[in-house]
Amino acid sequence: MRIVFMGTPDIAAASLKALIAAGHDIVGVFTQPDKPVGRKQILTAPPVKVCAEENGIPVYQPASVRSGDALQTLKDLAPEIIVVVAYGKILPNEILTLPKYGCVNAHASLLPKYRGASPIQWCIVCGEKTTGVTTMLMDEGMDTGDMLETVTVNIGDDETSEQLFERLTDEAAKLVCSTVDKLAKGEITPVKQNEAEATYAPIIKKEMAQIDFNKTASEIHNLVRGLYGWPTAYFMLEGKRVKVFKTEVLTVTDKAPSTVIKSDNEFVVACGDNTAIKFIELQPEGSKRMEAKQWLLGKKIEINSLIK
RNA sequence: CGCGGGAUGGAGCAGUCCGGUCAGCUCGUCGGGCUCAUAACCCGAAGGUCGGUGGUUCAAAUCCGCCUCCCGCAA
Repeated sequence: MRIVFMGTPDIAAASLKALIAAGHDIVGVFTQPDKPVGRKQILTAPPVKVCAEENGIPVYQPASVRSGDALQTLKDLAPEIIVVVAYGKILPNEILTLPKYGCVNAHASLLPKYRGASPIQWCIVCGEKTTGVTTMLMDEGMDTGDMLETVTVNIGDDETSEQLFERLTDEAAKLVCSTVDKLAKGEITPVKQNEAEATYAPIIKKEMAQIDFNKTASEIHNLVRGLYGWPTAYFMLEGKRVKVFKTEVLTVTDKAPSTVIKSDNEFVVACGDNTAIKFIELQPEGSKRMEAKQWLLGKKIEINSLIK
């Protein structure tokens, strides 16, 4: 199959690799422009670009796909199908209708739930037990196209978004290949999404990362897991940010939310609804990531003091 | 030159502003004791040229210069 691939992060690169391995003719790759990354602000190529270059595939990084240049480039490439995975841009109708088989998109959720930019993180933040990957025939809406294939995966109680990302990355790669093959053979009947069941997973903002101890321990646990990697949940102590990597939900307490219940060899804080949370792995600002137990050896915190 | 924190026995920290028993704390490790037993408790021990390198000084973890590495913010 003559394919144009559009995508940007790791999850997309894996699908691109899978398509290449499956023997498809990837005639061009569209990805976001290089961006400055890290403390040194080094201009870095997105994973999809790296993968494409390694395989000698032409890479296009237009600031906008709505420009005449981008559209003309696409026409010249004459793809039979365009595969889109986490590209980060909305495609206009002229592009959607260009390929014979249309534009296929893989989305990391069980549509119509969690449409939008950050489905993986939101699934965990919301405490979902299952999620998955859905392929669809794109239309002009945000993840509103008719569904093609779905794969479901269970979410572990302590699974982090980073771990789930890895698993869904693999699932997406497999599903994309499957969908492309079946589509070519005419073996799939697109199914409309049930609009009444649609929910949205807006882009993650770092403002959400501060822990609110009025929430229940489970909600905080989910926030920690869901924002693992970036932006990472945190609380403030003495004006310093303390990132949280691992927590455990404990049984009830009668202390008011934010109250430090234990701070000797374990760090436990009361949460909303009479629950409590144990912090297991932390990273104080300016320091390395460590076990809460280690942190407490050098950091004395008063029992019954309040955490902001 | 974006802003900022840090480098002290195996771990996490204090001490650095106001140079001179300051090499300390909480753990860990090893030996011994207590105990039915223990990750609990008691006694004892080993282990650090205080990131590196020049300099100031009678004397520097502590003051000054340069270097290396780690991290938070920002993007």
